[in-house]
Amino acid sequence: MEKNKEIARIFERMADMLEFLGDNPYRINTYRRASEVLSELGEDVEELLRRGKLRQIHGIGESTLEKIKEYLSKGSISAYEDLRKKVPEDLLELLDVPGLGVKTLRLAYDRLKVRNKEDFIKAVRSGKLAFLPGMGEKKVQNILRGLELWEKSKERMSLLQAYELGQSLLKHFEALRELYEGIQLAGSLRRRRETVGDIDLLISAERGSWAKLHLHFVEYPGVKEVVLHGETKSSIVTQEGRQVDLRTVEPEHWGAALQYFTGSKEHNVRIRDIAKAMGLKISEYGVFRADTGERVGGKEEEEVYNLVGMEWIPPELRENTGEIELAMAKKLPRLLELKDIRGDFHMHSNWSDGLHSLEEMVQACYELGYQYMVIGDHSQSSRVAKGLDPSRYREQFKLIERLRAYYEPRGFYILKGCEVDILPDGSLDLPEDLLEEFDFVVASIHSKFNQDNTYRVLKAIESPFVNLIGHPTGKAYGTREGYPLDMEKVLRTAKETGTALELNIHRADLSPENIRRCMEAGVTIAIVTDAHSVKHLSYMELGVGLARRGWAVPELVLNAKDVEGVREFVRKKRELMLGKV
DNA sequence: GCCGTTTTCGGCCCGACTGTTTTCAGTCG
Repeated sequence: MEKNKEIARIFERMADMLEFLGDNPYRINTYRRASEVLSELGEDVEELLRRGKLRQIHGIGESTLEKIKEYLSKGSISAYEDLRKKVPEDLLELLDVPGLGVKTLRLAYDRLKVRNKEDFIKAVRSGKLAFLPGMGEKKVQNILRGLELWEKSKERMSLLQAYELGQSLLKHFEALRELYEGIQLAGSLRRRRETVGDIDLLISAERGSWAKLHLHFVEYPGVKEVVLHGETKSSIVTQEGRQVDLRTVEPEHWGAALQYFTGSKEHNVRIRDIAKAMGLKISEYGVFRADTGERVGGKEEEEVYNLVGMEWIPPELRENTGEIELAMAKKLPRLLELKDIRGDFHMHSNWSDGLHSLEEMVQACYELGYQYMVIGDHSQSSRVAKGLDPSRYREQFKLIERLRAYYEPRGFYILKGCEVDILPDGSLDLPEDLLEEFDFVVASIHSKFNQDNTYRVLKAIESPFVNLIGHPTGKAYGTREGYPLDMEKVLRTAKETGTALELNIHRADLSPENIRRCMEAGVTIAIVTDAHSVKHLSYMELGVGLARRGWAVPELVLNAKDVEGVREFVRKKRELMLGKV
């Protein structure tokens, strides 16, 4: 799949270059679309070419096909190499700067003889740019600010950070509750992307209230800078350098606006395309008849989809990766929902590295309305995490027994568990006789992250007592890419042995792509908060979102089973691996 | 450059805000 990415990158660059040269915008758009198609393909481009399927993909025509062939046989594309001779590539990297586009770069190139990034930045700082036609002091200030933001925002926020910021904004607007009808976080946050660029906040209200709402927005306590302040749209940048956009819409336009601002762009372009073919036109204001301009709907999001012949599509699926076809056939799967979740399988107390006591964690889970929980403190070799040795676990068992006496009559079950280390040789950090006493065992790798760890994961899966592999790929948001892992083998062995793979919300490991592979392979996953405090337990909602992005269905999610189902899952594996119990 | 429930030619999603303009261009999502 590396080739897909390489070619996609080249087409993206070619689009930028053609734009700089002032080529036909639609031709440029074609390169952009080809780039998107390739990076979302999900199948090896070389393989598709061999089977003669490549040309059939929407957006790949004769000329694009030739370029792909050329790259696959020669390792380069002559049209691309030609463009590189005509265009200052280095300068075009600045297209990522917010507020700076190709026209401004071209202007500086022509009039100031700017040839690279440094030249351009100097020209802005020195004020030379301000004297060019169409430019002015304010525009220059805007670009300077954009440059600053660009330096900092090369990384996006994690979904977790975006979620927290989003919740804080919603809270900010509670003060004006009587002024609006609906409020919703849209964009990639609503789609539960693993990383979020900026936050889109949407409010439906009568026009008369808009000014007040926008004023309240720019007065958000965390605001560092107001980028835009209008009656329909405003943008702020927070102290942390995160951008938030507010759009106000009339209640009548709510559904169409929500659909539009949720994206993804690829999804929406496709939806509009289909609408057009049906003689309709979709904008953020509604669905219209193309001929008469008559508005036929758009108050509710569901209506928008129904009018173009589809069932409503869950936001997490809106990436144009097959969801549209299924929605047209009314065959979308029934995805996992938060209300399906009966328990949490992986959390820590202050017995190891958690913040809160076991009693507090138990009470918090009970209050969440769960039927069960698994406490899973670290094992002995995790020294920094104050890992427990066998005698400490047995001590903890006694406390759990006492707590059970109170909670079980109330229909809440505390399962004895642990997060046992998978040691470098693949063996487990606790003796088998102890492992057997747990109700549920999570096994995770916490060392040697930069080697292929397939053999360790496989060996752990083959233990009769391991029920869940914690953060299987070793990925951690922002800090680690994850170790090489033969996912095919892991999936097969997990399936054969009846072992679940973990979706760890903090690390976003498994990724949605891997979740989807689990679903296709029939491998059960378990969504865990890996909570180290009471607060973290509430992130389950995000985990459900990440799972839905991976098309997770309740049948293959362990949390959707009741406590008896979980016990059965554990029992079955022991029976299978040990012959009988 | 791509594509066809409007077409093999002629269109390609659409609207908001800002700044520099006096009717619009550039950028963004």
